[in-house]
Amino acid sequence: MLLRQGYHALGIAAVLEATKIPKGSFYHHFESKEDFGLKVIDLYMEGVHAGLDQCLQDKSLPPLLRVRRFFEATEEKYRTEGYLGCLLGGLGQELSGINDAFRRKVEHCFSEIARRITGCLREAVKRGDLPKKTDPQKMAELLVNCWEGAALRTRMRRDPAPLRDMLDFYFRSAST
Amino acid sequence: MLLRQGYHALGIAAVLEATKIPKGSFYHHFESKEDFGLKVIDLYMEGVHAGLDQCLQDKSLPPLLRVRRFFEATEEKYRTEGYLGCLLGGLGQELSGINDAFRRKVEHCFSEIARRITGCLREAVKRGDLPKKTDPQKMAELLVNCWEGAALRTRMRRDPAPLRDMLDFYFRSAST
DNA sequence: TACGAATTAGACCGATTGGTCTAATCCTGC
DNA sequence: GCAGGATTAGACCAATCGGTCTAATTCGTA
Repeated sequence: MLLRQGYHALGIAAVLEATKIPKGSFYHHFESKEDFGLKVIDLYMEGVHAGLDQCLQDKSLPPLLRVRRFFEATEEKYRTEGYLGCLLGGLGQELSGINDAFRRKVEHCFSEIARRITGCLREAVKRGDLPKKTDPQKMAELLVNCWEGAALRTRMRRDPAPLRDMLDFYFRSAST
Repeated sequence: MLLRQGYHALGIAAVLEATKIPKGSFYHHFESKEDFGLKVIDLYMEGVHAGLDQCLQDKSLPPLLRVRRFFEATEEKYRTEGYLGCLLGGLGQELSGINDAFRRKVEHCFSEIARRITGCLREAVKRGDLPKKTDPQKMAELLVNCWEGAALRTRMRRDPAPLRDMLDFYFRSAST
């Protein structure tokens, strides 16, 4: 609901109605709507890290392909949600101008994802799958950022093409 | 104000206070808050198109460099605003899930920007600055999308580095 | 079984929101 | 200079929001 409607457009009442949870319970477990939103991000990130675990540690694949598989799996997840893009991008854009807790949290999530991808790219450089002069960290940040842009466009168009085109371009370019 | 606070967090009252315009005037000129927001996007796009006019038609520069100059000028504009990213990305993310008028409008703006850049890239292919096999439209869409992602990250970090790294990567990769 | 803590339940609240309304005022063309 | 539409002015409104409160109930443990 937070992904589809965004933070402000999603009322607590709608969450309670959808989950059949009374207001007393909600405010017993969550300090506030902000606390709720931040914890939804935590939950979202559990899924992201599970996906990273699964893909990036698959030693049967070369490291570069592992990274690609992660994003392809993410695209598949987007599909099941109706191509609404990424929750981090959505909440980050909406709230980072008025709420530093969200801004920091989202930035931290991005940098964590990039950090894990950096490791895989470093391995790819070592194997010679990426040019020796490649800066793994910069390339990982770049991938995450461009992915988010493609995800935004996907949200506008309800169409996965921007995600695919972006991955094609990135992996073709990175390895030369 | 829309860029910093987003659509929902920005109240009409705050706009009226900041501009010293009474509510009667506002609702005489705008049908609703939605109408207001859509017209702010129109105004924003006037600036974007002015920038495109200025950069993309500068025949003293090779076409690829003209495109790059446009984005560098855009980065400079972001700087004056405190690195809050792009209004299209902000409103697009926040509203596209609940308001089709905004979703279509923002998507239209993106595709218009990409369309104009496509022309410049086509010229670059013709001159041999880009490989013959390059698909100018795909490359233009890609550039716009990745730019938006970098702009989002810039908003999270209040730092222009993601924009610069993205441009560096794109123009280095595109021309090979 | 009994007792205290955790949780549920939802009526209720003040604040704020986008939007309306009517009267006053301004501006323009005759 | 006057007639009449355009615009200004801001008090006002219903609806909705996040959040509080207290009483009832459930749960875990001794």
